[in-house]
Amino acid sequence: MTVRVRFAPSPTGYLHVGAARTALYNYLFARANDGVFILRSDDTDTARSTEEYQEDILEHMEWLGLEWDEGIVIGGEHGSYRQSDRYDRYREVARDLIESDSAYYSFATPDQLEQFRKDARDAGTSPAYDGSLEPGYGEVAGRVAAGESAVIRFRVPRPGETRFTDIVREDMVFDHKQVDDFVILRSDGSPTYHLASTVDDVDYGITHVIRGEDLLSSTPKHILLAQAMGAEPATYAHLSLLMGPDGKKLSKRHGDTAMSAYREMGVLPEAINNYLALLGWSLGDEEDVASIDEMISRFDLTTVSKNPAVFDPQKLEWLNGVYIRGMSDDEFVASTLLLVEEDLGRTLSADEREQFMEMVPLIKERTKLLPEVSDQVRFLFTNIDKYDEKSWSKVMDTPEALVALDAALAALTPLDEWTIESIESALRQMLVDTGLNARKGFQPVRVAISGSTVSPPLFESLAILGKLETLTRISNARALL
RNA sequence: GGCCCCGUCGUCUAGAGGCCUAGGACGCCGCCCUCUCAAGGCGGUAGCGUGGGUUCAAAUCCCAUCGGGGCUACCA
Repeated sequence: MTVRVRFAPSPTGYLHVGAARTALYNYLFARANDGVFILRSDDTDTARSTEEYQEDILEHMEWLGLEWDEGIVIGGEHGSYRQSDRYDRYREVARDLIESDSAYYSFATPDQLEQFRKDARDAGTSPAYDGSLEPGYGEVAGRVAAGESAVIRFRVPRPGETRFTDIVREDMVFDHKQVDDFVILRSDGSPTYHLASTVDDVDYGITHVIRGEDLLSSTPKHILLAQAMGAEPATYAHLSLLMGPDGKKLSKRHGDTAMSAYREMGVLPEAINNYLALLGWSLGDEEDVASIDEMISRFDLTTVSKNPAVFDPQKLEWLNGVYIRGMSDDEFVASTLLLVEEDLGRTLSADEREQFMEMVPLIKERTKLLPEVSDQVRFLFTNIDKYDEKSWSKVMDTPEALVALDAALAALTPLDEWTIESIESALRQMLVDTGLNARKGFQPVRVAISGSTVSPPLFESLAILGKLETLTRISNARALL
């Protein structure tokens, strides 16, 4: 049987990193098993769902490269894959369930329900509603016909229990005392998540449901529902939740949870995929870096960790650096040129672009987040109108600075050939002549041309900057001493 | 409160009775390299929540306990 899995976010928020991890695991599982990966929109919460969130989810799924084989946008044999288009189907199932007595009209009011739960809590028993507040069979038809507001609830068999084997949690048992007669159709005729999601899983032939652990306790409902529909329930796999540094479910108060935020801060999709995969799963050997293809070839749901995982932005950044260093120069330029231009507020001329390309090998290995590139190359394309204060006071307010700048000027001015080699030998000779060590001799030059004590390698920077500009900047700084 | 899940370095994890004086990765610290910052190399720091068992032997099995988390809606 072909493996069919789905990622079914509800568009009530942007794509969350935790959801992205769930999507990734579904994707890896599908690809590892030559299965089908489906993207569905569980948008039964009409009050909170928006098209904007839907777009955000789609955009970032594409950005991550998590291509789906069937689903929203691209379609498939099951229609639009949006639950909001399938209300008729859900109502039909609800009717069938009433017909087969697996569900019933419920007239219990919110107040009654609340009292029921409060009593149960006080008594120390299960607060799951068991249908005990409902009228006898005889009354129901009349009250429904009279137009009385009612929801449709699933009739959970009592006594009873539901057992299933979760791929990551293994054997699970839930006593039906703990499972309430849950609402499947609201009084306004709309389906709840439990109904819509399960009907879709059944109709779409989903074989494995891989989702967050927050749905673990709801699983008996979904299994019972599927069985009542006469279907074979899917196999379930519940992934642990992503936590913030405080050990609580990852949320906005821990910082960025939107995928878009990571994209904007310059994280590569390869890096976040790799990182997210590591959160709950390990490659098995002593390596943490793996391409999506390597992950696919090694992915095994049964080895996924049960433990909740704390999201660690530092490790993500490290991984991002690894991937950035692994880019070709062309790829690097392609993904950073725009950022540099945005930072400058103008486009680069052909010559400047040439300078940028020369600088690429030097800055690539110093970059963890894409936008940092702007900081590293800005000095090439703008005049130094202000020097970094700390840098200035640290190296320029010293007696050696004057000596160094004068000597550098004298050493560089006569150079006919302006290459990395000629610059280096001239400056090294300058060190010998002045008796300054490399640090004392070079740092003032660095600050003079870049404005900071931190810059790409000096000789290369001077070479790329050009002779005229270099001499001008050194003179300018010299004048300020 | 009820039910469920989880518990190895700060963090992510390897570990499925002897291979563990617990391995790797990130972080952190130090050293090396070195024109700064990175990168890289080398080394170091730090952990089996606790208490009982079972066993010749337990991080691995059992019980208890403690701790953390999730669910408990006409949200998903």
